[in-house]
Amino acid sequence: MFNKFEKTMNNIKNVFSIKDLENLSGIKAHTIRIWEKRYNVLQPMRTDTNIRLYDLHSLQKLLNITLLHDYGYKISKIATYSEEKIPSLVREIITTKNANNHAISDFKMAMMNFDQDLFFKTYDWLIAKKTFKEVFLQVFVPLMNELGLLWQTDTITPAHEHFVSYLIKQKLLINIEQLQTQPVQHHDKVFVLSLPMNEIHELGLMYLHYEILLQGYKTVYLGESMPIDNLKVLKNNFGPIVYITYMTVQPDREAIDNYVSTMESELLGDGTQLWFIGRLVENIDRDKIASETHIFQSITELVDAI
DNA sequence: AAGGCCTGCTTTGCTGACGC
DNA sequence: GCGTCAGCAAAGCAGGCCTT
Repeated sequence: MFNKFEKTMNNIKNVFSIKDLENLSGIKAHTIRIWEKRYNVLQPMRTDTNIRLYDLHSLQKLLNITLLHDYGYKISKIATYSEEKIPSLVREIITTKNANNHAISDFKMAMMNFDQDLFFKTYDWLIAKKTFKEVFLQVFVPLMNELGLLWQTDTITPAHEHFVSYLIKQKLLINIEQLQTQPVQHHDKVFVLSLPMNEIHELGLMYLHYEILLQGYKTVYLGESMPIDNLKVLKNNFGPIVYITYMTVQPDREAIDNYVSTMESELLGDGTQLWFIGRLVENIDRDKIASETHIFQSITELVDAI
């Protein structure tokens, strides 16, 4: 229908295909057509070859309808509501039970429209009723997972993803900075956080930084793409170190065991521990790792181990 | 030729009302 | 309580058109 360039331009101009709406709302394209035919819920524009095109307002309406629909409202009933009734009903309905989903919808809208104000407004609304920890784990993590899928299906561009992840980083940094003004409570170990070479997915690592500071430990945050021999230097400065490495897309599946064993031979000793987390750790051969090496399946699992 | 989207028609699954 | 029935919603299928 569109080539990749046209698709990108369309999504930046906020013109969406029926497939985009399916990906963003979770409602099947087939069902969207049926709803249109039976109840006229959305009135898309058409190309000269009769393909449906939707604007941002249609997307917003569909996301609202999806929330009501999930909540048990029949589509036939929703269709009778006026244009203003739907959003006001959505506002009425949102309780703590589905606040998360509603916030995710709003963050998606903010992203598609590059709307910073909506992002901040939604964040403020969430943070008024939840802790930062809850917001991150219940809203930001699922949101970022969804964005990965939306990127894979060509529904959003890297620009959209970067826009949102930068704003999330900003919120993380504010919270981290607040904690860094507090005195260190525990001195039995120091946490060194970094990403492996060529790895740039930093949000998870930053969140761990926040959690570790929250527990009152000293941290050294090194961030993305850190060579192993650079990590070694830290051993001159600090006592027992826990090196945390977050692996999202690097190192490659074939190289990962080698990477882990190199870290073990370069860094272990003097009470040092190596903690690995991230999507790729499932590829690590657990039979080969040292007793000072620990692998975590989830953020919460690692936080419990601090 | 293949894949995506369009439409119209059919089938399946669910729910709620009714009568017993 | 429970079986039947009607109506609604979603999914499935077929055939055609358009683009790559």
